[in-house]
Parts: sequence; C-alpha cells; structure tokens
Amino acid sequence: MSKELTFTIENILNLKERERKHEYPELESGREKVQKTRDSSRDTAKAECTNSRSPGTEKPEGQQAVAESKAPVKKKTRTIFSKRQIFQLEATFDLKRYLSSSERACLASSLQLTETQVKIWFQNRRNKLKRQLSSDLEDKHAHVQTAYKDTRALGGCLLPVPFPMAYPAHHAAPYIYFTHGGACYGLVDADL
Amino acid sequence: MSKELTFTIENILNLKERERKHEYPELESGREKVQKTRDSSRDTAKAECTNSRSPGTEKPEGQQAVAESKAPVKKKTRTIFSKRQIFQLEATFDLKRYLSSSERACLASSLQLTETQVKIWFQNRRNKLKRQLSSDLEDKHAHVQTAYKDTRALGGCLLPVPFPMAYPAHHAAPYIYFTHGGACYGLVDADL
DNA sequence: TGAAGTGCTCCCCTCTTGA
DNA sequence: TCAAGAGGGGAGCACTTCA
Repeated sequence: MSKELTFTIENILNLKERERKHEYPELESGREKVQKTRDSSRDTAKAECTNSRSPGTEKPEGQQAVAESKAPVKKKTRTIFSKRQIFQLEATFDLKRYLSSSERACLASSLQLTETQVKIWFQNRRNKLKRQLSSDLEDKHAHVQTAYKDTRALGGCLLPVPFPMAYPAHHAAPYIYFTHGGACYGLVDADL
Repeated sequence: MSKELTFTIENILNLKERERKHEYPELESGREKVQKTRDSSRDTAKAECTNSRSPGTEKPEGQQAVAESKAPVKKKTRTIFSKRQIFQLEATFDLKRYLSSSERACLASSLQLTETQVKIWFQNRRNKLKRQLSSDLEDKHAHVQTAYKDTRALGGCLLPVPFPMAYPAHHAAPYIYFTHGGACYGLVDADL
C-alpha cells in the first residue's frame, strides 16, 4: 500500500522520522518511543528506505542514489554509503552487534542516515558475519577455534559473551543491569 | 483462522509449546529460541490461550476452567489462577516488570502455566499498574511523590531506575552488561 | 475483576532482488 | 556486492470482551 506514493510523500515521511527521534527523550531509558505515534510508522519506515533523504537541505555526502526526479517508474535505487559512514558503522558493529533505539538514533544522525538505514545495515551486517562464520567453519572443517581467530568476527573483547551474535537489541540494557544468565531465578516458591 | 479447531488440536498445540521450551537450551544466553521453528508458532500461542493445558497428565492445580469436553460452542472460558500462582507472579513482578523469554519459560514451568499465560499476565499486570499510577495521580493532583509512596508500584528497590515501567523484555540483558544510559557513545568519528 | 481477544507497531531473521 | 524488499515470527501497548 502507498507504494506509488513513495516519492511524492517522502518529504513528509522524512519529517516524521525526524520528529519521532526527538519526541520523548525522557523515555530513553525504558522502551524508547514505542507506540507513541499510532500512525503508520511502519509504512513510514518501509517507504523511507526506498530513496533516502532526498528532500533537499543537507544531502548525505555519500549517497549517489539516482535522483529520479519525478518519474514514477520506481526503479530500485541502491544507496551507496560513503567510506566515512561505512567506517563508523563498522566500528560500531565491532563494539556491538545490536543497537538500542537511542544508539541507533544517535548513530543515524551523526552519519546523516535514517534510522531505518542504520537498522537495515546492522541487519545485513549480522547476516554477512553469520555467513562468513559458517563458511569459515565449512572451509576448514575445524573446531570452534577457527571462529576465535578473528577477534572481530566474534564481537571483539568488548562483548562479554563468546557467542557470535552476542546480544540482540532486545537484550541491550540501557543501564548497568544484572540478571541471572538465563538461569532460573528461583525466588518465591512459597506455598500459599 | 483455525479458531474452530482450538479444542480439537489443542493437545498438539500444547505439545508444541512444550517442545519449543526445551528446544535450544544452549542459546539461552543470546536471543533465546528465536526463529528456530518456522511453523505457526504465533497461532500456536494464540490458540493455547483459549483453554489452557487441558491435555491430561498434570492438570494445573489452580485452573478451574470449564472442562467443556467436546462442545464446539467455543465459550470464552476464563482461567482462574491459584493463589500460589498469583503470589509467585506478583512476587516476580515486584522484581521486574518484564521477563526475558528464559525467565518466562522458567516461571511458566514452575507454575505449570503456559508461557503465553505468563506473558499475558505480565502484560495485563503492567497495564493495571499503569492505570493505578495514573489514577493515583489524578486523585491527589499531587506530584510525583505520590507514586513513590508505594515502593511496589514503582518496581521496588531492585529496579535500578525510577521509572514506573522500568525495562521491557527488550532491554533485559542476560548477563551483566553495560551501555551508556541512552546517551550517545560518541566513538569513532574519524574523518576518512 | 481480570484472563484473553483484537489490532497495530517495532525489531529480528531468512531469503531474494537488482542497480 | 550489498542496500533494500518481502514474508513471517516474537513481543509490547491500548482497548475491549465476557465469564
């Protein structure tokens, strides 16, 4: 739905994304900015991906996406990120495999990308890493050590667990936070 | 869809849920048991709620849900949790407002409830708390202190943030974990 | 009253597409 | 090659329903 309108309303969509970013800064510590706008933010997200940030003003440096002035041909334009953008994305990926929404927003604005672009980049990057890891394992028919050879592949020293994909955003706590490592926290078993 | 089949296939559905619980215990630390079964686990979850765990063997103590042997009338049966179940749920809720999937699985099995029931209970409980808090504020036209009167309402001393809803499951870290409190971690801003 | 239903959003994953 | 599309799952929230 609304796919034909992608190019015509993308200014609005972009504005909406910018709005969303700064709407409830005080909720940053909890689940951030969820359900605050009941409008079609999902479609927004999908639509904004199609052609990134063309609406004038500061055009992102590294995106040589075709201008596609007004033709409703809807060619699939492929954004090319700049070296600086990629570098920063990779560096962030080295630190963590998943971003919280506030981190994503911050990174996006610092790179002049949309949050969706950052999100998708991380998604694709995770996928790539996974493929690399599995092909590594296949190639060498080796044990887990193979994967450990590349610190970066496993998340580097900053990630507290030796698990390739480490934490999804769902597990990124906004503060120092403690739980019991997936084990059952056998509290309260009182027999009432 | 498949609503008419709820009672006939609920054995299967229940089995599926049990399966799912113990399928990939080794992944407990990361994103737990995600995408491992590509089958209709969502419908499973929905269906299993309709009448909980009737398939013989250990029937949960506290559920006086109508047996409804074979009548396809599909009355909306309302499960009544036992005192012990409610006590433990409340106690857990005191500790944290959101459960990770492993915590949920653990709690569910210890209470002999389905994971969906635990999930929904927490959802409803959060909603109730929210309503209580807002009505408190309305009643007294008071300042935030009102909310602070009830330690429990705010999540008790175990929650590291003074925010009513604290963390959603999405932010429950499986280990000790550190991020920068929603702030921008301004690493890598190299100009390539 | 409260467990469960409905509807919508968001994020994640897998696989695929096409510039 | 890789950003983005498509499709499907999980979880959350608001609001509603009805034993």
